[in-house]
Amino acid sequence: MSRSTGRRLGRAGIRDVAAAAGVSITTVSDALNGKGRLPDATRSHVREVADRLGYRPSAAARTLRTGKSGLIGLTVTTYGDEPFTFTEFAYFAEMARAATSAALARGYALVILPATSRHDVWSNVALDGTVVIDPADGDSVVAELVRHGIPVVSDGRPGGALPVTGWVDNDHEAAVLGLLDHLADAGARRIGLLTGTTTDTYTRLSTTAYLRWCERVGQDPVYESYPAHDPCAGAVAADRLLARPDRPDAVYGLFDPNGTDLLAAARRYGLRVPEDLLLVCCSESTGYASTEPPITTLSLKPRRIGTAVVQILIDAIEGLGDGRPVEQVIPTDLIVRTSSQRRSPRTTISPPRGPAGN
Amino acid sequence: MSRSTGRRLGRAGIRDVAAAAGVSITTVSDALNGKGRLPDATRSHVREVADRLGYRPSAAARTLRTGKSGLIGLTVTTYGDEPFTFTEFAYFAEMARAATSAALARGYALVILPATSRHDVWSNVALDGTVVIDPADGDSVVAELVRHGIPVVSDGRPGGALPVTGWVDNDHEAAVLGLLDHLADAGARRIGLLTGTTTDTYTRLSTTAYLRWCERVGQDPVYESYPAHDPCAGAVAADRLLARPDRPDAVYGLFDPNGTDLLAAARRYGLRVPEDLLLVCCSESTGYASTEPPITTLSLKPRRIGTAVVQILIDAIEGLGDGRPVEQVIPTDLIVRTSSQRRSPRTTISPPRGPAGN
DNA sequence: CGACCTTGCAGAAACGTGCCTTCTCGCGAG
DNA sequence: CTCGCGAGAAGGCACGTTTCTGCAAGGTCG
Repeated sequence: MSRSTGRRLGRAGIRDVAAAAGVSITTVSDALNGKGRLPDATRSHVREVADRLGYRPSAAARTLRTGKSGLIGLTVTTYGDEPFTFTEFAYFAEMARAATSAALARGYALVILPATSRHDVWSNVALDGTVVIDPADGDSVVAELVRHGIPVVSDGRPGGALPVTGWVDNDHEAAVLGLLDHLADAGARRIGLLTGTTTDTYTRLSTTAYLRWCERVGQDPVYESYPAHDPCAGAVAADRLLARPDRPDAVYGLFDPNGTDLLAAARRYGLRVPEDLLLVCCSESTGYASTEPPITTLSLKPRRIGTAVVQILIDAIEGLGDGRPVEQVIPTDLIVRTSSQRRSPRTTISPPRGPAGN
Repeated sequence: MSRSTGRRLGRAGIRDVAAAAGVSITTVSDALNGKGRLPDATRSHVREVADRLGYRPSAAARTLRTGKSGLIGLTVTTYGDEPFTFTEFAYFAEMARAATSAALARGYALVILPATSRHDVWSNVALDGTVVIDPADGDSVVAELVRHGIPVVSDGRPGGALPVTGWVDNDHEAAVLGLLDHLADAGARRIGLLTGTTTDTYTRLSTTAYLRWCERVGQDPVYESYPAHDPCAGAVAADRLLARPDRPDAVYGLFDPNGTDLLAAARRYGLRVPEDLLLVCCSESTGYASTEPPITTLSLKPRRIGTAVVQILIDAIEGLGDGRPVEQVIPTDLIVRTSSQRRSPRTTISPPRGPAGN
């Protein structure tokens, strides 16, 4: 039986289009891709025939031939294995959303991949590049990708001198120092920290900045650590922090849920916010605008980061930049709300809260 | 020059492994894929050589040959075009997360795709199947996918008699009826609805269920609609609803942010929750446990839905089910909190709230 | 002892593109 | 009349797998 005539099953291929249009395969390819030298008449004719047959080029064949798949990997490595933290922290959701939009705008799609280096999944998808969120020190997934020559851009400075294509990050140190100054200005005498046990650069840099600030102003550090991926542990750690004999009169929580955790803990101990306890946490959740009281948050601008990461990565894939690693710092944004407002001097003796509307 | 010896650039191919191991290409392929009849000695030898060379099979070539890519598309079509609502509603984040986990567990990866049928992206990726969240009536993206023979499983019943591979949904009608009964039991006399202007089945079914309930109990419907993808419009609609002359004494909001929107609107009008206004909204956000007061929510169990959708889709891809469409209904969960608690009969005249702890 | 089966492996044909090379044809200049 | 030239289009290889088919050697059985 003839190959070219009888499509036994499946979609139409470029051969069928060529046959139907009465031209060669080369002509079809050139016509559809805008290459070669063809009169407009031929071009439009081929396009029309292709449309009529419902022709869609095979992505697999094109990828095999060109070496470009148009796919970008997206992975979160730090916080545990199986269940991604996409939903846990609004940061990841925002960042992923921005990254997805930016990628699509340039014709790429994002593939969500596991933190663990499961060969059966990672090697089954042809990636042009990968975005890694919060890589750990000397991250093995990153190392393997780099070894195979796949461009990697990370959200957060990669530790362990990994030769990535680039990274985007906030100036966490400056952010924490500024935030602690803000709390001190608001009257805090002893500022506590709720931090994580993980080794990602965000946690590390923020914590050391806190310690340095303490040293500078001569305050003893007061902090509790917990595994950030475990929401229950966060509540427990918040409780521990407020139960200490050297209880702080202001707390900064590094992770998104810390705000509500600390607020709940404060209620349990009968502490009023902000009268007895000033509160700030790092979060992108708009919910903190409507808690009781509203909580001051530090925004890391995940949308800008997600966009920047993808732009850098695609530039590298398409060979637009020079070969050198791109490093980009995004400013943070402290959104001041009631929970960290300066105690008004007149309210030395704080009465029970008045009824309803403030 | 000889092809087989000089790897000019790029990674090692199966040919190189064959040459280095002193066997044929066939043997390498069989050894690595556990096929053919080979003694264990040969198998392990080939594996070792492959490891030594850092061999990774080309996903593109394998896809081209086998016709399976191991990729599943994930798309949200309803709520506008560009910026996905992944983050806006906790529902999507949860559902996507569950779907991702389920897919990875079975060796598939998820590709995030735009709602619009941008050819340059959709046709550039070889999909084994697609998950569509909340397809609109006669959704064009779904129609095109089905036309090309790609399995499609949707979250939400597809309208317009689209011949999809299957769908998973809640019994929205039962959920709404039960919830309205709950509000009526708590003393509501006139229940209002905050709904959307979109044509997805969730909005449509929920709204008609509300209208039917009103008819049954003989209440005039009181509702406001707004485009669900616009958060500001939601706040405005909430305000409109409470500003009406026939102001309801209980409201159900169909969308995630409605809870806080309604709460804020209630404050503006000096309405106490739940004394003057009972509140329920459909949300997966845990934040509603710690608002003031905590708000009763209807959970659609997105995790179970995401998992089910992926299982059905992969079963269809791998030819495990019979050919018939699979339809699966997931029960909902009404999480009752203070905002819809029965008014205690004794508190006819409600005093200003007491200080602090309840 | 020959027919037949089993084991262990190799050859080579696809899969559907993209692109490099070549071929043909018409036309104007020498 | 011939030669060069450029536009237009076709031929065919390569991308890296999977897998169908086949082939030789050795063992078994009537």
